[in-house]
Amino acid sequence: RDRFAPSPTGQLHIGGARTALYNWLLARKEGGVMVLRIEDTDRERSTPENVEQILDALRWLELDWDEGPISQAERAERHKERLEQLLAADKAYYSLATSETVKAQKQQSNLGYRGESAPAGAEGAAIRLRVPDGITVVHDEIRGDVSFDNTVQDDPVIARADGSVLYNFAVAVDDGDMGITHVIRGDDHLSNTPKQLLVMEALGEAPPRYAHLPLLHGPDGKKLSKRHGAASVQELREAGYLPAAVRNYLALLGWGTQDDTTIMGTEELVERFDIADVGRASAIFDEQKLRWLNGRFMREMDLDSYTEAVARHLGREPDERLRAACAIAQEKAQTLEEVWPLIGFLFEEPDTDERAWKKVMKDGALPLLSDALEALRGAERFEPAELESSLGRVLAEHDVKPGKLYQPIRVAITGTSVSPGIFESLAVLGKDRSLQRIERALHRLSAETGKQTPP
RNA sequence: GGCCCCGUCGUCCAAUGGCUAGGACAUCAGGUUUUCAACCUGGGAACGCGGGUUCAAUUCCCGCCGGGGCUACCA
Repeated sequence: RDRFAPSPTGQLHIGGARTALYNWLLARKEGGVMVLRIEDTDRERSTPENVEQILDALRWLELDWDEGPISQAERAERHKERLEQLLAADKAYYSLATSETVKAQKQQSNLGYRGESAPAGAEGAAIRLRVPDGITVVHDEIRGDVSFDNTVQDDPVIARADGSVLYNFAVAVDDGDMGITHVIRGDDHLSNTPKQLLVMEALGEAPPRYAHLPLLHGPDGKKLSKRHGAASVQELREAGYLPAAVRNYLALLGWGTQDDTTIMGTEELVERFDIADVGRASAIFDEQKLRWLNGRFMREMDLDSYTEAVARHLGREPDERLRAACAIAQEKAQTLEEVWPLIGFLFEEPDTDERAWKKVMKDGALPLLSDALEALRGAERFEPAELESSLGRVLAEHDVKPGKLYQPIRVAITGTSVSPGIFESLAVLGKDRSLQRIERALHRLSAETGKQTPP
């Protein structure tokens, strides 16, 4: 039902994703279906692989569209037909003018180029549309009416000398034939719109409704690109963001509710979104806010979905062990990418972060750790509550702050000073492996402090 | 150069012809805490500039400045 044209680079630009989302939300709201137009399909930068990548990114975002790609070749007959129609009605003409001629003429008058008609089929003749005098008004759902003076508009080339048609002609014909009702796209197409409108007018076709979205910029105010960090949906996926969070964030980038609601599920977005409420100013993509939003979505997931999402991101099986690990890490991570550093120690022997070791394993750590080992050895049930009371007693005996005891244990079993809760970590790691790692740390510690190896 | 679009805290989004311009992210201070997060409390922070209309303008009009887009026999 709607239509958008992503840049065919293989990566789905975040701006393109937002355009797609707005199209999709509108289609969902009005019971229609989104139609994607991916231009330039038979050129180098838009190989079948690149197109597939874009579709894949859209699938990840959980947006759906009307199936069935139609190639330019399949449309060629129809385009030719419409071209003939315009030629016959003298609304278009063969033109020998080159871009130099056009430029030269414009230098003098500053008005739109109007060419001379060449004989049909003349060598090297392109086809131009005759632009009538008057004003072409784009009724934009977001910007209101935007007027363009036809007299400064060149007669646009609508077909090359070899007979192939140009974008502004092709979309006008296709939109009409496909019954496209809404065209939602980037601002950069606003000045193309009068050309398309002129073609439709000449064809006697009723125009769709238009909405032009402001462009997205990077933190420096320049057009969003790779050097600003993540600039594509694929990069967002790799960085461990959730589709629902990305949808929520993207929806808010250019649009907001009157009551300042920030967190919204997809159904709520569909219900509340209105294309007419979209802002007119360009927005800057801010990954920090996305991170925050993503964290909120991560924490609100139920454990099964969470485990599944983590498993998919890690390429592991969502087994019991991973589930247990997720249970203790869910509160901590903002993105899926951050989960593994928190739970990796449960699956493999951790490398010791030397800075953390140095910071934590200093004077006094040895006797504490050694007593902790004994306490843990004596623990009947290796569960958080019991571990807390056993270690609590060690704490009381030594009369030190909790951190003095827990940080060395943490470094001993996880290799780092940042981890899920210490009791939960010990419990999930299990008694054998916990004791083993603490023993190993004690050996190293005593060797370093030059004291005796504890029993 | 020509045509077009845009201009509210650092960022995103609201509101309003008139009381202290609101929320979120970020930031700062404090609290909580076994680390890191999370969480709680509080603070600072914006209507680009100049005219005009009006009793009153951030809001309406004009100019300027600033940012962006288009200006192909590309899409």
